[in-house]
Amino acid sequence: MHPPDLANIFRPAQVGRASEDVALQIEAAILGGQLKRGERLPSERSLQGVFKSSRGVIREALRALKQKGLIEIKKGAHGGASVKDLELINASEPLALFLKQQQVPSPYLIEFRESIDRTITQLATSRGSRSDKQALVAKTGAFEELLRQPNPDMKKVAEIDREMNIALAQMTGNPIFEMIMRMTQFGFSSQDQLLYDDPDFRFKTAANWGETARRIASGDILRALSSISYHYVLLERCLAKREKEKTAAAGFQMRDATTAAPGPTGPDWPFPSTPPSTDSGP
Amino acid sequence: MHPPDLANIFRPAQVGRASEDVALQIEAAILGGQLKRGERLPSERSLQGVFKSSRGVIREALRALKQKGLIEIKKGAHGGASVKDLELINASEPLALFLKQQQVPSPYLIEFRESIDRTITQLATSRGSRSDKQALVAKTGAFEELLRQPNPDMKKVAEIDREMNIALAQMTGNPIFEMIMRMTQFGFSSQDQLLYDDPDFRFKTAANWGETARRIASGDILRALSSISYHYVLLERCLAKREKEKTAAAGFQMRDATTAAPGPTGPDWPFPSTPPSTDSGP
DNA sequence: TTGTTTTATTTGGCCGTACCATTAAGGCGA
DNA sequence: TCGCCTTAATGGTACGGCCAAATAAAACAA
Repeated sequence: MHPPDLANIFRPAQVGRASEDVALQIEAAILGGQLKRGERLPSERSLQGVFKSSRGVIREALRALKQKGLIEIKKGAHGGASVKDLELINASEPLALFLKQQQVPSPYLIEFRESIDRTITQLATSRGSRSDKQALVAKTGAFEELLRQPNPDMKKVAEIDREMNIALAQMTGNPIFEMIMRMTQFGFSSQDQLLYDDPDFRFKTAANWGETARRIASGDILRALSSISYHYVLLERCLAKREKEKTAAAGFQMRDATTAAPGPTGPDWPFPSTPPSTDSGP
Repeated sequence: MHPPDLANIFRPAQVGRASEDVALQIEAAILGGQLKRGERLPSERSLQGVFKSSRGVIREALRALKQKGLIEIKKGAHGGASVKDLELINASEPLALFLKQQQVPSPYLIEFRESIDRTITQLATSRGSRSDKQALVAKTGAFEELLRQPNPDMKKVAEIDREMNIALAQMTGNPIFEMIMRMTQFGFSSQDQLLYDDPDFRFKTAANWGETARRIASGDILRALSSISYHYVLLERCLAKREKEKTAAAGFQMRDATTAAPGPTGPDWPFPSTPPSTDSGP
């Protein structure tokens, strides 16, 4: 039999906010499981028939879903929209935007990261497998080796640091911690880079990583936590040093950020004055 | 002089993905501070002149920005798009979507929440002001009172529970914890509701809240942590009881969720077969 | 003068057609 | 069999039009 009358789950879009209506219906179909991962949606031109709406409405709805990360869109024959696996980067980008606009000052981010790191360290120490722990120790060894080079590849340094953090989070066995850790990696600005850029802190940080890994491997939770804390002591010292080198003192506010626009020379209006007279623009 | 040639920050949109280009340019103008909070963008018809693109392109770009929560759009004269304050709900909704699609099982969420709660409790105990602590104690008292009523307003119960959690997070002085707490409130499914729905657990949970608040107020961190843990003991018992009442045993997988579509009767295809022949649809 | 109603205009929302660029599939020839 | 070419499907863009809502301005009544 041909595909049953399951088109009933889609009704013609309401007027008023048709594109939102369409987007919500498709989103519900995806989250409800009617549309599975990788499955392809009909073409825009077909969908106008389904939703009894114009192609512009369909396109706006698909654009919103794409922005949400629910679908991906390919051009050409047999292209079109297909259900995508949500990726963490899509999910956490709005959050990073939020933090940026709210101008959350670094100390708050650092405190949060430290608290998460401590929790992760505890769980990883008690739950991580023996092989995972050994792999982490080996990685810190290679890491220290890399930083001993005369001209370390800073991109690779950052990558390994990131990998170690995520490996640690994975050892907790709880994917949420891995998620949060990944968020902190690309969402929150990673001040850790400063530690590796500065030769005064580079080796200390790498050595601290090794010590932390060994203590985790030996199951010594308390000393592992102590190592983690030392990482953030180093980070604070590094930031303080940088702050001293700059004379710029920027004040931060979380709530009353309305008047905290830093630049005194804000451009008045980035748009030219183009008042069109006719309906369809110039 | 009229607004200087600051229109230069906006260049005509590239072809290929013009709407994305437009969206990125406007987003950059917002994050860069050229467009401040509450400021109004020109009308769609004006913007087509600025970006040298069609109105459809502009509309798709604005739709994406609206989805991101960066702008809000109003109809009518002097309506149009205006720069919005990002709200946490917009920022964390994609994350909640992500968790939903990945089908993260409850135990992971609960473990995460407990770890965050413990951290927050420590910080709130050591940093919260005397008045904040007393207010929290007072609130728990009113909360217990409310639950003693014969027919407690469950909506109000949920609201107060949420308020207490957020108040606790605010007492840390770190807005990130408040953010995470708010995320857990509407992002992760709040299993706490189950505790209040079940009469067996309702009073215990409320009493535990009061005990926790008093211990925080007295500065007894260790006992406060103990109370927090007890909350989650209660939650686990409650969930276990519910599980026993249901015979349905659903297996969970985090990574290999591709074949984990629960329903055996998945609809084949929610769309009707409408292959159009002409260009502009039916 | 003040408050209310009407009118005009702006502006987003929606529709429909047309054309282009890209892409994959199928056919065709070497 | 392999590689090239044609072809059809499909998203991307443009243009023009109409409607409904929402606001500001004007007209009007008290």
